[in-house]
Amino acid sequence: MRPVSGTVKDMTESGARSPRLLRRLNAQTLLRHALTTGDFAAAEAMRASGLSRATVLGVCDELVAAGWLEEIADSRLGGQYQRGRPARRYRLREDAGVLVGVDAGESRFDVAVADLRGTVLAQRHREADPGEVDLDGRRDLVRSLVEEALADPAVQGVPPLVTVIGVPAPVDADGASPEDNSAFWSLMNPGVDPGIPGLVLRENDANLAALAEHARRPEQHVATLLTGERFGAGLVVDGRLLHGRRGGAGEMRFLDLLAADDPDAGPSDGLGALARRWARGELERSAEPSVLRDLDPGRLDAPEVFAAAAAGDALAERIQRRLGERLAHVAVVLASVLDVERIVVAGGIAEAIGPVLAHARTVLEADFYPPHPELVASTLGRDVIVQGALEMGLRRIREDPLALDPGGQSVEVTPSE
Amino acid sequence: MRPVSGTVKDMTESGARSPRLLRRLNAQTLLRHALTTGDFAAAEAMRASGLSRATVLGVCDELVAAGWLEEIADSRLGGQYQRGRPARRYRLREDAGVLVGVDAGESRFDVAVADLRGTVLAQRHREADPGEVDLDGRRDLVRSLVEEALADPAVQGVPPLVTVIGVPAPVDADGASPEDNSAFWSLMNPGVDPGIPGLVLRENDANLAALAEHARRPEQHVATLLTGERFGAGLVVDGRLLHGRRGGAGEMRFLDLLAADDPDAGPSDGLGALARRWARGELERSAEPSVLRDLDPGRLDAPEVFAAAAAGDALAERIQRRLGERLAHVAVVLASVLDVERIVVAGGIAEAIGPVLAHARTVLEADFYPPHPELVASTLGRDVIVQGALEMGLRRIREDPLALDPGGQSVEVTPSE
DNA sequence: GGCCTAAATCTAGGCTCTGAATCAAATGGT
DNA sequence: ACCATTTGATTCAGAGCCTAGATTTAGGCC
Repeated sequence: MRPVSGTVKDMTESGARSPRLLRRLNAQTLLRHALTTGDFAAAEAMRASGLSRATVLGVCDELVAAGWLEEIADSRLGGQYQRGRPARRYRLREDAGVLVGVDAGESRFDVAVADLRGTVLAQRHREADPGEVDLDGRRDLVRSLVEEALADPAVQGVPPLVTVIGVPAPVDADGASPEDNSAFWSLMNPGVDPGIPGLVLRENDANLAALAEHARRPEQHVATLLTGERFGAGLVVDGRLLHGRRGGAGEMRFLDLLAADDPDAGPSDGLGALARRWARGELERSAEPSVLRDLDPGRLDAPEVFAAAAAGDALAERIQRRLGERLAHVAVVLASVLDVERIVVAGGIAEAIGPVLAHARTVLEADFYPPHPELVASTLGRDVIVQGALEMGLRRIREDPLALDPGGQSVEVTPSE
Repeated sequence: MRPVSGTVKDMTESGARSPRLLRRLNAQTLLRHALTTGDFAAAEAMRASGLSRATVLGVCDELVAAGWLEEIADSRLGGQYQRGRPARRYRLREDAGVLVGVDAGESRFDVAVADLRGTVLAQRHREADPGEVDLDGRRDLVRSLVEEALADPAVQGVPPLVTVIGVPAPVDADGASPEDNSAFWSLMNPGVDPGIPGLVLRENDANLAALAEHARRPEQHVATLLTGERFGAGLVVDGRLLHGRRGGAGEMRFLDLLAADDPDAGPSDGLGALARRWARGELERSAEPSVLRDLDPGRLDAPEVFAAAAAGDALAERIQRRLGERLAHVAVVLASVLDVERIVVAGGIAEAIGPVLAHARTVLEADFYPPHPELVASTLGRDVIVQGALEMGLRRIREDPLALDPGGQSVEVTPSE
């Protein structure tokens, strides 16, 4: 099957018609069904699509020829009733393609390869000193890590259809990041294809985290705070990820307003950074006794503060409360501007954030009118960005699968005609 | 033509097929073209749709039979070239239907009737004492005002296809408003069809203002602050109006955070209300001389304050600066959470808001990092909500015109089959 | 009236879908 | 082993819709 150029969406919107428009719509419907369910019999597809048997089988034949589906000989599986002629069953081909999700953090690099259903097949991780790796170095690092993950035996050499790279910088609709003074963003987002085959997309890391959290409760409106050293939010409202003009939706510059009086806190500081800086600041400025004084100040970090607070240390408890207060304020802003019902704290710090969330809830209830957003910690751990990247790849594929060529099956388009 | 139930979108998304799906898609394309251009020749539609002449004419015949289009005898108009057989031209029927936009404010009621191109044909206005009109009273008032406007000779008895009612309350996807303690919202949004024929939709007034402003610069991301006595924002990000869980997106409850220390200001106070309350508060608490003292305190309002400031009154100038500061803070929050590039101040106060905007820009540049959002006053005046309501109606019609029955042509569906 | 041009109309042909009729493959009972 | 039953696949006629090309038509111009 020669791929038809352009997407169905393009065609219906521009109004340009192709003789195969209807066929294409039907193929898309059935392929989406396959992407969701994995395998199916014709009768099931007839019910789901409203098409006649003849049409379903015809379309499936084409999808088989195109490399998307395969017919499974072992029909009548799953212990359904056993009478009558066995149904023909079709299945998404395992070797049609894989998805790659990348978390290209400031110092942590994570890659996961998943099949078209979203099941993770292989993972790779690497750390790099941010000061030592330049723009090309980061690009090479991502490419080599992806290549390694794709070479994993579990991937079986299946080529990637879509690769999504999460970067700690705003990303606009074209995949580019705005200029910033420090050139940090352009360092984080090279903005050029790193030589990975297939479709390569870039997206802000907090946005990917938001997609991962949204996938767990697709009906909810949710803000996902990716925090640790930095603070960024991914916003899913009315079922869509918000980007804004320069991809900067979810930036926390407004924290300037709340933190203007705070010598230790900047607007882009995450809860982890704040815990450390507030603790150091208080220890320096007062002589108040605290178990934190026994620790190496260079290693003083959020987990130590939380542990000390749990042990009853007054100074640490105070810092924990300040963190909760700040989080509550962020929650109020997001909930009132966007009417999100759920706010998820994600990132490395999420595991330990429980007590801070608890205090933030108290602040919400004491100081602000309801309705209050639900404040929860992400359960996806450090994988949240990679998971979100895979989710974005899945969405992209489901949206318009026929725009992509399934693995190895891509046919050269003859220049003539 | 018997109307087909359901929308094309439904069908393509659910996968259910009708034998007329393709025809319907084409009809939709051509009808959208007609809604945008008004009248057109077949050749033009062929270019725009990519369809063959035979198809275009066939579809147009059906649209004529359905009551959407009419063929104009006077073809070859507009002074185009005169050679060859004259083209058949089609035009949107003036009597296919009208749009109704309603601003059902707390005390002001405005109605505009427009044709399908958005040209306003008739308007009506009425004031009502909010304390005297209950829920049924408001509903009746809206209905009678709409009926009056529809009875205007300029409307020529054309029936309304879509009526959009703007209310000062959050409105969720189903047209309902959440419960609130004061029952103010449910008073403002009766939530039941007021007996107006055709499709009746409800939407938050600030959201409608945002649609009106967005229509002027469709490519921009924009927040529209509807202010005066109250403060509400309509947010258009990534080309879409945001609603959130309960339709509460754009609520300004976060102003609690900024105004917590201010005895005179509440979070839902608009710039008009603030100007008055701050002025009264300052006049009471100090003996500072001011021309505002000469005015009747009961009538002291934003325009008087701005006029006094323009005349050099120090107290009034201070209040104007405080207003600008508050506005700047709101702008920072919206710009950083949503990355909107433009913030429009709309509502009755917009005409006089210039000096406040000027100071707000100064504050933005002095206290916050760029990029700064563009701060402008709406030029649509008090009509902004009605305009937005018409815009929403237009969007709805363009989105799926075939879901509506053009004026008077609606055919009863026989119960059989 | 005859010519020119551009559009409408007519005609043939090809896709694609549906639905009915027919065929095929499995099971279970005898 | 054989056959009835059940369920799905296959085939085929028919209809809807689109395109492309040939033909006709409408109006202006000479």
